[in-house]
Amino acid sequence: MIRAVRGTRDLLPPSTAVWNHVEDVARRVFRAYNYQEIRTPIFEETALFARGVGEETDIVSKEMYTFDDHGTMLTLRPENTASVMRALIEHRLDQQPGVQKLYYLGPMFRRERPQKGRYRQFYQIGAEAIGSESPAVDAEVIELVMEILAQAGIAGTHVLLNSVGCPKCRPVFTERLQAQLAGVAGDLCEDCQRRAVTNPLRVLDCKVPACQPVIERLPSILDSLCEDCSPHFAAVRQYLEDRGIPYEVRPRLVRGLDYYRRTTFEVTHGALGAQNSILGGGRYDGLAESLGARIKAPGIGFSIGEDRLVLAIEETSPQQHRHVLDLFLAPMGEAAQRHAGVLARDLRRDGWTVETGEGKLKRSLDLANKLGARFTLIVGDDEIASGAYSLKNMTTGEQIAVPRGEIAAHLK
RNA sequence: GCGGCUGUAGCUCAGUCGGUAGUAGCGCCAGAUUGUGGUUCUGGAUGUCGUGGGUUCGAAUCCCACCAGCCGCCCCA
Repeated sequence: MIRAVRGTRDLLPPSTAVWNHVEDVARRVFRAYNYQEIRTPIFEETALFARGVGEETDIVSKEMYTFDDHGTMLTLRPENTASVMRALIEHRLDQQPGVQKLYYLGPMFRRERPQKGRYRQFYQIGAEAIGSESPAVDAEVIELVMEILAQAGIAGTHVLLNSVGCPKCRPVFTERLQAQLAGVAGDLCEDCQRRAVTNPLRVLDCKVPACQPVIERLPSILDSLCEDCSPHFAAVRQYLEDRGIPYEVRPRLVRGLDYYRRTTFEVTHGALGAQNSILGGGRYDGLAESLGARIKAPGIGFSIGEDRLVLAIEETSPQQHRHVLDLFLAPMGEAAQRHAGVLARDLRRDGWTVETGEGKLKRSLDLANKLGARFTLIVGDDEIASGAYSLKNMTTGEQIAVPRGEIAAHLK
């Protein structure tokens, strides 16, 4: 038999109800913050991600689904920020009034080793606010994403905040760090000895216990921020405190994408094991430029790992988002069947979730019970003749005679 | 990409020393009950033992490879 390919999966009910819940909440919150939806293509020219995300990143160097389309290299999107920026530039949305506040949701693709909460086709809910460098926007974006998490019904999340500086101050810091690491290389784990050369910032985030004493003595990037980045970060923190949003400054938080500048953040959740990061985001003031555009388009955004969010919700509040069946119609006989069909249509038009059965009454009630119907309406010769149906409350077992016009009122 | 663990019914799992698949639990279907579900009782269906190869008289069981899932690493949502 053909099975779903590695790292992809079918999302089935009842889990899809949780997915819908999360997406409904997100759309509602986005609307409140004046964000509008953008839909970009699932695949783009490979060059977009190479330039946007960064040639040397893991994503681009080894995790992309790339194919040759009659001479043009195309790639299934591994993330969406580069695409959104491309669209903004292409359609000159920067000329529109105000900050462009765009949200998206949909599948992304990365060819990584699958694990729980990590899939090759995974889903992200994200947003980008483009057109302002103001730290107030950073704070609003973080507030927005926390609002989505809160309304989605997840507790126990943790905001980690950092600033990774800008092209003015980061290289200075990296150099300092690298110099210092060279002196203590012998005390570091094998991975860190490699990172000290290839990705010195990453050493700061190493979890190996033996490295900790060394790491503690390494400089913090926050002490090296320039005269622009430093007050920006201070302002973001101030705004978050004004709003009562708890956060933890993590000078060692490293982001894997090249386009990040200044503010970076991450939200983690305990129930997720090794893949404990539920969303990540940050500012990317130089992205438009690295895509070759001459326009100025400073921005900040985030993306939620929807698979992980759904997983966390399912593990912390199971059974909260079950599908509801309001009414099961149990017709008895041919005439009743026709009668029930029309009745079902009318009730469905009124917004009720209705299912119809057939065959023996016992079978219908049994099925109604298994489907979790709140009520069952028995439609038989007696009922058609008298004009009053037997409405059975499936929880209490109570059964009453109800005329057609009053059925809906009893379902409330 | 690297390391480890696992793979038997729809699901959870048992299967001893290698002897030809389980009165297992849940679920599903039917009957007890021709207009009353849930409880109970009775009966029934469902298997490429992940896939392929090897060893053996004989493999779910031992060996190899592959596939998939999980855990960890790398990295990240």
